[in-house]
Amino acid sequence: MSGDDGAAADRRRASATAPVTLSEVAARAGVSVSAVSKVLRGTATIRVSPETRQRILDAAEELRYRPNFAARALQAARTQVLGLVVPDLTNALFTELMHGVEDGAAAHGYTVLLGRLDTDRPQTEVIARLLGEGRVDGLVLQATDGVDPAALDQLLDPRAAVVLINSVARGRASSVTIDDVGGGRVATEHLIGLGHTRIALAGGQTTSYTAQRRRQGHQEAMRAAGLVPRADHETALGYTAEQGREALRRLAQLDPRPTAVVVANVNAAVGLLAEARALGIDVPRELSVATVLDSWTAENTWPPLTAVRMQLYAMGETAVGSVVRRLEAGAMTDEVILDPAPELVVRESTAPPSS
Amino acid sequence: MSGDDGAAADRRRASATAPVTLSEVAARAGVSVSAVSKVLRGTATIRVSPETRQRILDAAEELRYRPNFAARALQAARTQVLGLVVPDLTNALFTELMHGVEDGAAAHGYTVLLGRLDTDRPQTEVIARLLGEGRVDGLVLQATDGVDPAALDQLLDPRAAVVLINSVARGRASSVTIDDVGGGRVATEHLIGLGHTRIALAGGQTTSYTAQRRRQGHQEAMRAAGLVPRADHETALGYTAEQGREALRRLAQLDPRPTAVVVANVNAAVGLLAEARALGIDVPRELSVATVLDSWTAENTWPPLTAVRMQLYAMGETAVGSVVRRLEAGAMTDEVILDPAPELVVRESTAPPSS
DNA sequence: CTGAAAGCGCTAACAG
DNA sequence: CTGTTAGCGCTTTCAG
Repeated sequence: MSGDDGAAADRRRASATAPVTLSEVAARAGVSVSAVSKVLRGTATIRVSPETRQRILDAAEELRYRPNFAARALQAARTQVLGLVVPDLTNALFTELMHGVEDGAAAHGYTVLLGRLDTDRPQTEVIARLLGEGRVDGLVLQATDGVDPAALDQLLDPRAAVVLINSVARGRASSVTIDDVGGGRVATEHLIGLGHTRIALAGGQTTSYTAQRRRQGHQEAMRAAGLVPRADHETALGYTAEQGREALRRLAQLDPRPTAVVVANVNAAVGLLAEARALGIDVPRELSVATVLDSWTAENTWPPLTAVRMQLYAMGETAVGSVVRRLEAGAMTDEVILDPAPELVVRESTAPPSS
Repeated sequence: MSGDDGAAADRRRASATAPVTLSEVAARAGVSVSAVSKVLRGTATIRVSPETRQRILDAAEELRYRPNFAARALQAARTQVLGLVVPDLTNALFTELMHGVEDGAAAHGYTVLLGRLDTDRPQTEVIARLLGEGRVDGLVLQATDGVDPAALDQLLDPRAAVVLINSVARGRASSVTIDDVGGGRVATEHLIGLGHTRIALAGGQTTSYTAQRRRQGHQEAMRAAGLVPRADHETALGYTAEQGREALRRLAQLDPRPTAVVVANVNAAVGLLAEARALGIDVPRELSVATVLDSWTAENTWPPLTAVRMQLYAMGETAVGSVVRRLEAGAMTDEVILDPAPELVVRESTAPPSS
């Protein structure tokens, strides 16, 4: 089958790792490079005899041929790589999104490059680099809360395949968002259903699109029940545990105190709950706590947190689908993930008001 | 300065986004491509007159030239990309490591590609692809707990720039580990110092290298204090919250019960604490809990968890340094991050035994 | 001081 | 059915 030459080459290969090229495979199979290229990537017009075909396949196999990424990318002007750019890599919630992006990308034949978002350098730089240098074909981008929308607009080349997560820029980029309004509504309705009327909101910063929409959902639910959202029942401190603690400290000073609170983020809710403990406020007897977003941490607080499960994973997956569609069909879309809907997970941090 | 031609081209550019190439810049500056290439990348031998130099710089600037990634990679046989391959993207602790890797990579002029670790496909496949296709120059790899070391050995081409996180393969790849032994020791010593003698260990799975070493540290501390580690005081269930809960359920059946427990992972500790609550075990009065690894969640449990802060971020950063050194100097090393040392953070989940 | 030309590994016409 | 050829955009000798 194979002469001494081939066997010798094999032995050499085994110890060294010089990359095997197409032409080496061609030489071994005794055909031209183009023949190998065609066979190996299964070009539509497979006009090759079964024998040569097999010879090529064998040669590639024996040589452990791997197509060179850079060469392909250069020729195709495509890398099959998607960039994922987010402001905070360390957020546990982000990992769920990232997971969705990862899976989605893999399903579409892409890999994911992490985009670093320097706090000092403008976001625009990252995008321009990644896309401009052709390192990635498209981008899944979570714009920083409070980024200047005009600046974003400017930089978003409408021809680039960019999908925004948790924000929209109609006509400039695609977007995918989860049902934040629904999330805020569901949490609030649960509390209303329990009989609460003095329901506070520990919200995110006002510049955050998700915070705005969760607040909107909260207020809609209140009004629908004939309740009036009161400004002094609302904080807009942010999504971290410490900010959740601070929110409770403020809310606790009210008189009369709210009997329930909707927290716009589970991390903040975990902090708020810990602070309740520290302040000697009994949850849920004196205060019911419901949070938007779920996570394993919510199951392991005391009491376990009633939470609204949001589709972060799906958002990541959908976002990838969106970029890919953009890449392949040029379509620019704004999607909201409504199905599956935000799902209430009742645990033990909520109960009817005691008074 | 520039004729109509240039201005017209500019306008065209502004609306379209056809990638600008070196030769376009050359044309605009009225020089050759090689001249542009040299000037733009600051080749050592800058033999170019100041005027042409400036002309080139201006042209590149005006055209918003960006070097094409694929072309460079092909030519240099280098991508300036590092792969990060871990078993579980969704683990909050992993994000700290990832952050370190990200920062380290950026500092060395690399970007990070996320490696997907299919549960079904062998780890070897990922590595072979990433490295074999030249998608990345090197790899930071956290081998799955319980991966067959022999298999790993086999696949790790000693010429490849791979650094192992949390495991070692002497002579086959570089490695970086944190001081797990120290972590287990510090947590245990704290408990001993408080006066405990019946100290249990809620450990990780025995196949896990980190679990083995944290256990080792625990036992060393016990013996050093004249205490005998008892097999029935040890569980080896794993690092998740649920596994932590299960560990406590088992430990709680002992008679006499341990008065303290070292948990090998903070996620498990959070679960264990929640379970203590559920079982009506008072922490720290009836049971002191100290955990290896710290995280924001540990501050927000009730009571807040005494924890040993480990250098995950540093491990990520160091790992990148290690690959880069491998790439540039061929050095293969095994490093243990001992400085800064594991640091005990005393909170409220530990106290002297009450009896 | 500057330019022409070869080639990195691959794909896609276009000939034979 | 198969081989030859011309680039993709960049870097790098090597001549001028």
